[in-house]
Amino acid sequence: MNHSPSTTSEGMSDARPGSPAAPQLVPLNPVGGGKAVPPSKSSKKGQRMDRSSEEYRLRRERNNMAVKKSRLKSKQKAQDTLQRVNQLKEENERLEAKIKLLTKELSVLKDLFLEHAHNLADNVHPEASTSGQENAGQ
Amino acid sequence: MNHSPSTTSEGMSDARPGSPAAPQLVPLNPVGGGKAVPPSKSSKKGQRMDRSSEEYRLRRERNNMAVKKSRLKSKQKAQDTLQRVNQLKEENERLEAKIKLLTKELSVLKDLFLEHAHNLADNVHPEASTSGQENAGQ
DNA sequence: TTATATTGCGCAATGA
DNA sequence: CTCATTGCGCAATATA
Repeated sequence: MNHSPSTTSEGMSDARPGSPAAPQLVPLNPVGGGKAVPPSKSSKKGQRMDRSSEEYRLRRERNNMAVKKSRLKSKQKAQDTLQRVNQLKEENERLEAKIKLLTKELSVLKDLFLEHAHNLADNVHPEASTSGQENAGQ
Repeated sequence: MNHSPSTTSEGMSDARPGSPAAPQLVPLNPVGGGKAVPPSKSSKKGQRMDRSSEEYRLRRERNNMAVKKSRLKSKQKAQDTLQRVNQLKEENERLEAKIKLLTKELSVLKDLFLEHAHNLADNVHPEASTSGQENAGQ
């Protein structure tokens, strides 16, 4: 997890497709404000290169591509997750329904058992006692 | 599929309320290139306003706030969704387990019934012929 | 070290 | 008009 210092960001503008006016912009090279480079060589590290530099533009373009790709991927993932939620919700309902059914079935069977048990306990022979109340013994 | 029009670069401005020594950058106002404004009023629509304008800076700052807020919200929502997935997955497992249990119980009861039916059909009196099944309550 | 992937941030267009 | 969203580029980091 990273965090970039808030003191080092600068915004950008862009050109919107659909806007008439062409964004004609300036080259603009100095960025940070002319900070000092670390006590090192004057290679090209830590150095604010020209915005016109071929190197720079190339890297920027590549990064922009990468960013786009990354964000697309991110969005896709989010969507997948959302889809997964719906899927799971459906499954959930299905399972709940099944449970309801099974519970009902079980209930019925148990009732039958109980009834039977009562009949036996009451010394009643298996004749016909489906849904009637307890038989009036005596 | 490459994009070539990457000639769209522009300077930026920066104004951190709270950050001392802000890298004051170029104002950059002439964006239209000196072209004429569309045949309309001289309002401020379609017009690139001055980056130094108080109005402008104020609006920018507000928008930046809004953007930050919106993105934060978005991220949170995504996280919530992810959490929801896990929650649903757990629930699903729970339900599946319950179904398994109920199914088993039902199976047992049904077996008992079948056996009993056989006994009756075979003219066997209800005494003791099945296994000593017990059921787990729940 | 270099190249790509992520992430925070500002800008501007657009939606509400 | 104000605020919310969204696409995009930049730069700092994080990974490879």
